[in-house]
Amino acid sequence: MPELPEVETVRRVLTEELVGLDITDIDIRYPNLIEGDINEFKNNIINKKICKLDRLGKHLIFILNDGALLSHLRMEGKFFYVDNDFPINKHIHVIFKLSNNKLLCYQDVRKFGRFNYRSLNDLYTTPPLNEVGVDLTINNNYSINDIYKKIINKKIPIKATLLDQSILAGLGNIYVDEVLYEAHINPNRLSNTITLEELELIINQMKIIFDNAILNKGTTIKSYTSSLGVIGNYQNFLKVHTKSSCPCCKSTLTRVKIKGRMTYYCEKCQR
DNA sequence: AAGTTCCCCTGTTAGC
DNA sequence: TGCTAACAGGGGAACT
Repeated sequence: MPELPEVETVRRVLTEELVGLDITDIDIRYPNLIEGDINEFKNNIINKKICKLDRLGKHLIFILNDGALLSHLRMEGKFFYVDNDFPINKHIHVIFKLSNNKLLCYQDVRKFGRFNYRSLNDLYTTPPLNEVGVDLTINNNYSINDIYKKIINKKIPIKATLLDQSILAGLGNIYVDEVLYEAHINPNRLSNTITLEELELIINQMKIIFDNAILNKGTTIKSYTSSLGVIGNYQNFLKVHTKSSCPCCKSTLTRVKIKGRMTYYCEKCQR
């Protein structure tokens, strides 16, 4: 499931492949992936140039010469940059035709992904991007006190708060377990019991883990064999998620559901 | 108002 | 062996 490091990896690969190309046509085979009116979406995108790829949290942002195409990969969204005779399988739901006669195919087995068009003026002041909290890999000017204010009144587990993208952006179910493990904090701890020092610990670990995961091109679990070649390596560095014993004290890891998500943690090492 | 549950989806796996 | 049911999960809507 793409989290911040995986989306950043995709952004870097697509930057190499797509910048400078025009989108000449779009074939939308599963319209539910498009937010808003399909024809408006097409009209806004077709015949635009891809100038740049940005990212905020898990949102991928195609900056066009006029407007922006937003893509959220959710669980299984993937982009394939391929020749125009590429075999279109049943999981490819959107096909962008490009000015160099190649294709950008969007494949999404579970169809959870979403596309959006925003004008450049509205990009960061309207949904979905205006809802996104601090992205630690982009913004160095955040106020830790402002973040703390958002969590200190919450009576939900700290893991659930960290998955809330409107506070800190980018964590998904894999990396949140890793961050809390490194910070020695039990994921069940209610957010209003977290101290400012512990929040600093969490933020520092988020930065370290995001940076390392991006260096390793993200995590590839569940045999994602993408022909795009974006196969990450960070799964080899995971310490608790999908693991059975604590790498530090060797005791058996606890597995519980928090916010409906499978959670791995060490009762001894995480307090 | 904050917190919880449901729903969208389909490939994989567990269970009978 | 073959079928069905449960499971996985990001995020938003609906509900409590």
